[in-house]
Amino acid sequence: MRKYTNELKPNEEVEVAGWVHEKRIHGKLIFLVLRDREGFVQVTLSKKDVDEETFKIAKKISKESVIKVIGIVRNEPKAPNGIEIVPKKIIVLNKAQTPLPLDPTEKVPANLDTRLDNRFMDLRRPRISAIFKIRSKILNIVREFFHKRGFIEVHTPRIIATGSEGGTELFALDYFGREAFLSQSPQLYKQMLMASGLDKVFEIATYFRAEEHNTVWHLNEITAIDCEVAFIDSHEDVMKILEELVVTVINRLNETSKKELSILGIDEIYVKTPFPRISYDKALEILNDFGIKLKYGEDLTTEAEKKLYEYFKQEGYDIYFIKDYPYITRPFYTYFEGLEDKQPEEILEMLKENPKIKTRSFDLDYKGREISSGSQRIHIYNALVASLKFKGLRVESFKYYLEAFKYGMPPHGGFGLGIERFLMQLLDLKNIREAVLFPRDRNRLTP
RNA sequence: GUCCCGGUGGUGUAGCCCGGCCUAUCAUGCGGGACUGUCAAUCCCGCGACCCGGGUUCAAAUCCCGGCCGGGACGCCA
Repeated sequence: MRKYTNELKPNEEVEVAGWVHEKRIHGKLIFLVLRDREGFVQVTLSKKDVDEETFKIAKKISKESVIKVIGIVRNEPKAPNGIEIVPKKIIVLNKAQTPLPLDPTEKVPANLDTRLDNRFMDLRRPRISAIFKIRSKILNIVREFFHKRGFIEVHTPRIIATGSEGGTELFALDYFGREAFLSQSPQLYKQMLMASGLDKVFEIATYFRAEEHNTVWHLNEITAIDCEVAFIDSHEDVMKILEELVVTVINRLNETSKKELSILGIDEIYVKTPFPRISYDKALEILNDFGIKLKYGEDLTTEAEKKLYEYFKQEGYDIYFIKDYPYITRPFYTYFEGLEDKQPEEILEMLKENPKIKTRSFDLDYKGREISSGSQRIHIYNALVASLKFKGLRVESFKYYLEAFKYGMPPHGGFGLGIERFLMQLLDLKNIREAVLFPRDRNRLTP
């Protein structure tokens, strides 16, 4: 049976397989460093204790070729991990061409673009694969978290007829002669499920955004963790779940991903709880003290978000909530105060009079960048219709969605958390593309 | 989408401002050779590059224009 390099014990005969990471030839002595998913092991060939054929294979083999080694593990203080393999047989499973498109040993750095063009090889670097091992672990922790709390995992459609918030940022496609779009959020569907009695749902899925942004912080294909809960009292209930989720992920990573974190130079991910919660109004005050003047009703700028992080950092916080945003900065489905028991015209009138009315909404910022946003949603049909109208959206396009609000929709709310953004802030990655195996951005469609 | 910066061997770079001595630097890599304890092995020999198109000039890697591609900032968002 094949073993990984971290499972080897002295004095046993083993079979290991992997890539030739390094080759050092000293005349009658050759060292091969074999790399597999879990680490490295040195294969030592002394001309006097291996047969000529094996020695010749080792001497000829090109770097990054795939080999299988059968041999005896022995203790050797002079070997990198204190052990080495003396091979009985080396089988070349597939040899690698030369030269290599980049250097997996990281002696010579490579630009991100070169790395992404040759992502399969970039991922051979332990530092890079560690990111994706952590990503996988996060998804596992998240699923466990939600299941433990009675959430049901769902999948909503990727192909949709209308956008959830407008039309501009959608990728259009041809659906048997009809226009359709790729989903940019599960928003409308997860809300409809609140009328289904499933009660608490979550979804981990990929979404598509056709924005032509070009930053280290945006992708055109993203993966998000979404949740929606019925029978909440306010957005505070949702914030509580989100906070618990984030804290659970961080704590469990610290426990279970020590090896990967240390490869990335992280001793322990730090999180101070409880997460502070400040209102939009309070954020504006703080920013004013920092000399950043924002108009009431304006969303926080990048500069403002950075300053706010400086403020919280002084208090020792990396993660914090900003809540109760004014209505005009938020999507149409966001709950605002005073919307109950009114006719659509009355509500529309109310919004027109005060478009900066407080909503039950929040963003979660991590090290100065937004990783999640959520809210209590409007569950009252009349208010939803008024809100759509106020935002200039066509009520008919939302017919199928609005139906769900007519026959018993409980109060509800939820959030969306961007996995790539979370991972990026968690691991201090400089570019969000580092957090995706094969990123899709404005110019990149391959590999 | 707007603005700023960039594109040199397989990879990462020096040279560009101030055009000529660039037959282009250094490292790594690759090919060959020497070497029995390396761990970025060492030593010797060799290989390999100026993004594309146009212009200026006696002369362009170097200056100008356009394109494509890349890096970053902003807007917007997860």
